[in-house]
Amino acid sequence: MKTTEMAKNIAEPEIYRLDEQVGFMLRRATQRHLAIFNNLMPDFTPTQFAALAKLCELGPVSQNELGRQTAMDAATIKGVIDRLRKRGYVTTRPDPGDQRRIQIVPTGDGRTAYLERVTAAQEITARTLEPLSPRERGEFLDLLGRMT
Amino acid sequence: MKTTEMAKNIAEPEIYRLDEQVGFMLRRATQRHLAIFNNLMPDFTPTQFAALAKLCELGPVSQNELGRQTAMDAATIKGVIDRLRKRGYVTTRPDPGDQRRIQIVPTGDGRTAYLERVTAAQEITARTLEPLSPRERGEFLDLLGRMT
DNA sequence: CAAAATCTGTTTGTACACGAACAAAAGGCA
DNA sequence: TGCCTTTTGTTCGTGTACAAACAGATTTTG
Repeated sequence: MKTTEMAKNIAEPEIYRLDEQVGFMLRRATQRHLAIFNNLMPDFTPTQFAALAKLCELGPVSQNELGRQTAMDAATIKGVIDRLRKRGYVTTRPDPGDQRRIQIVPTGDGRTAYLERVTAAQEITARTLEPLSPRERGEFLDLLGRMT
Repeated sequence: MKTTEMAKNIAEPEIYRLDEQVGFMLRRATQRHLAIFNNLMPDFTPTQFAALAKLCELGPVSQNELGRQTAMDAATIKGVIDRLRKRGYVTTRPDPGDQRRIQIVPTGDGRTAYLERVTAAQEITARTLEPLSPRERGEFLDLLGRMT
């Protein structure tokens, strides 16, 4: 930061430093998080767990609605649900009131798997935020939440 | 936040809220960033531009080394380089001193394309950080940088 | 020097992620 | 009521991401 300021004073020609761009830093932070996630919950991907968690929270929903709630587009949520269904964590059934819709329902296995992993999920968040002090964690989450 | 505190006072059973987990928030922030990137630089993906930028910064490097510098593993950087080469932005040649290595070299087109897009790249960073005040931007980048 | 360990680039397989195009169903409106 | 628009789920194509396994080259070490 000091060197940057000094450089600006002598009219440096605005060098582009990849390592200082938000996008790159977001990607790196995400990579680290994914590694932590994969260690602590090897049998689920973050998206799969997100979908299962939201589903257990909301109860039966349509596929696209679940996608919206978990920030996945229609094509993505389809694949995620397909894999969760193949593994027996969710079932699908036609919506009685709307023939376009498919209701997604968590199975008993699905609910159990979710509940068994809530602690691990919280630990994942904790470890990801570990490099920051408790005060900074709140700040970071606040700022990050406003970047949406 | 107030309701959370109140809930904790009556010993609420530690509900898991997807929307408050770092991983989910990182994903959402990244999604927004990617949308901005795609608007302002439609002809490059973030990874492709990152590789080209680092390459122009470093000069000729081996493929794996470029991957390391841009936080991509060997399999990923290979695909990125393949696509950049197919589009004529980089060339490859054998490393004279090490027969395992491939040197990646930016072409004239590659350097030009990079230089023409630096401004857009900076604008992408600016727009991504737009929701935050100038003070907060520095704070956020600092905290984000420490999450690696 | 020779065997062991490491590094380089490649391939395969799985899993997001999203744009685009599509058909069937539902909803709005004239 | 009938047309028009929107919504829902699906499929296709492209592009990350990363683990795992591999062959060939290089380096380390005994």
